[in-house]
Amino acid sequence: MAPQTRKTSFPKIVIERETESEQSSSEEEEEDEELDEEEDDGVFTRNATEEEEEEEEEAAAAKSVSNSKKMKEKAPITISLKKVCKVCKRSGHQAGFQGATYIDCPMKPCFLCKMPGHTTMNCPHRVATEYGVIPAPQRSTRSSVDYVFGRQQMTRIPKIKPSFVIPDLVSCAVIRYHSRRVTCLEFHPTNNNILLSGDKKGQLGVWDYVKVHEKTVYGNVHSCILNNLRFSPTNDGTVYAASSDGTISCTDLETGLSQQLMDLNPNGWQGPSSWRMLYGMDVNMEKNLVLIADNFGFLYLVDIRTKNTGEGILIHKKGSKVVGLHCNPVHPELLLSCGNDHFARIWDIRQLEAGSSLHDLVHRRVVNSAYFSPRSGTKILTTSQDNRLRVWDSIFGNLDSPSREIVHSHDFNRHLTPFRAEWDPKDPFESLVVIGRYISENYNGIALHPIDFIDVSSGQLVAEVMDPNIVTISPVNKFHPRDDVLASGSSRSLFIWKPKVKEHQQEKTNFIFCGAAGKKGKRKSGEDSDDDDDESFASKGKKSNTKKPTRTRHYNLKVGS
DNA sequence: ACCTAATGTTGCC
DNA sequence: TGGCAACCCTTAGG
Repeated sequence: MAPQTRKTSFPKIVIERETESEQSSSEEEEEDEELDEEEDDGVFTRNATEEEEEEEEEAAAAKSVSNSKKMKEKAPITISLKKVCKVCKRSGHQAGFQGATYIDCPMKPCFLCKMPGHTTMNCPHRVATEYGVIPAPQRSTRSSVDYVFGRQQMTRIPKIKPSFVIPDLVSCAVIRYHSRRVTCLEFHPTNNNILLSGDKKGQLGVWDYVKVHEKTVYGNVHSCILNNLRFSPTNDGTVYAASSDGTISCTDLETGLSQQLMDLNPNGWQGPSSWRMLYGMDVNMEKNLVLIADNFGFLYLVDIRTKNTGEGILIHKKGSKVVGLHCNPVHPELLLSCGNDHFARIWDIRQLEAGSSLHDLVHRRVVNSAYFSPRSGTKILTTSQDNRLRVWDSIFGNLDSPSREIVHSHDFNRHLTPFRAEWDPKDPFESLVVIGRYISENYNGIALHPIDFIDVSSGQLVAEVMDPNIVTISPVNKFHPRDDVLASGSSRSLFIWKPKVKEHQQEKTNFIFCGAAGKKGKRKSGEDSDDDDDESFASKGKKSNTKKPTRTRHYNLKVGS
């Protein structure tokens, strides 16, 4: 497949000048600059040093100011855009896609590991996610039961790979009923085929992904972004949702009837400095509490039965957003919080007050999520905007520094829901984690953003899931609590990935994926034309059967190659 | 195939 | 603390 450049030509542009306008927009200024440069375009063949180029640009910019005054009355003009790197705005190189391969700007630090001196193209962390990671010692913090279980498994399988982690075939169901990007996902605690989803608009989706067309969207629960979903520990027919509208809702999944458990903005909009938004949320079954945190650094404990809300407790930097809360699954008194003050913190909820955290886990950037491990509750996994996953192997051990840091591409982007690495609750070793990948990979000529399965005890990329039809980034992912199923939220769509029944044994080094999950065809513009947007499991996908033969692609695992 | 709107948050000064 | 610029791999729709 011949590589193609996205921009094949740099067009001549005609600018109609506003004769009266005093102000010059930034675009115009840039164009002025380009205009000046055009003059020496023909002789711009020497190898200018960096500084020379900078001087030249400054001079051009200075000239452009006077020119824009002089030429205010002139109209229209024709200019040509010279090839300039869109990242650093310098000439001589270009960043961007060439075909399905993204070329980094060489003037910037590596987009993956953030270190200077190389680009993602030759970043060692891109070659192998385990680069620089010292694997956990085998003794680790496993209980004796897990150890025995592990030994049994070890005789058969050399590595920690639950059966579906490297599926021979994966089928996918896709649905799109959200009108804005998906922000959170939650599997039903008892009903195996129900997936809940929240979106940026505040809508709550309920989807039975086996009966693909059974779906409901509750649009009147919240008025803006739904940040977290959690089932009631006592009634699995009701779900709590935390929203940036400042309320916690308690919704009956059957009826869609919703009650308010809390409202932090009872007096309505009084300006942005007082409007409170709710982010991190978790439920503590033992104490019958909903724990909720806001965008000013405060935590609230809400009694589920009495709806009694205590005083807010400052648990993160004043005025900072607390994006994640997690109650320890084994030790009910332990709470983990994280926020955009670059900290994750461990608390004892019996003695909560500002500054009384048991431990502060420092990060270099915002912490998108922090979770205790799902079975033993002794490990901690965090996702930080510095493109690193961090693992602490034991909350009872030394917490001064993480046990491992795994470089992984999950940058912040204003258009994307922040990435959160999620544990596999079924993994007895508590080492399998799923997280979507930001940077793309060229898969047979298509730029795709896979969903990564990472063994956090070694840092190894165990598997990557992608579909040639799904070209969007999948920042939201959740393992099913019991089944070999993964749910993903990608833009406004939801995906269910599950292994197909094996027809024949495949080679272990190949990850084979059966595509045809998404639709590439044109969609109707109406966002609510729902049934048309559904697609059943790939094996039933009509599109792929009628128009083209079912696409089956073989992808080599990108591990250690 | 190209263009553009929608969209906030982070980090730095 | 407030203000402000930057933000590189977005996505959908026209």
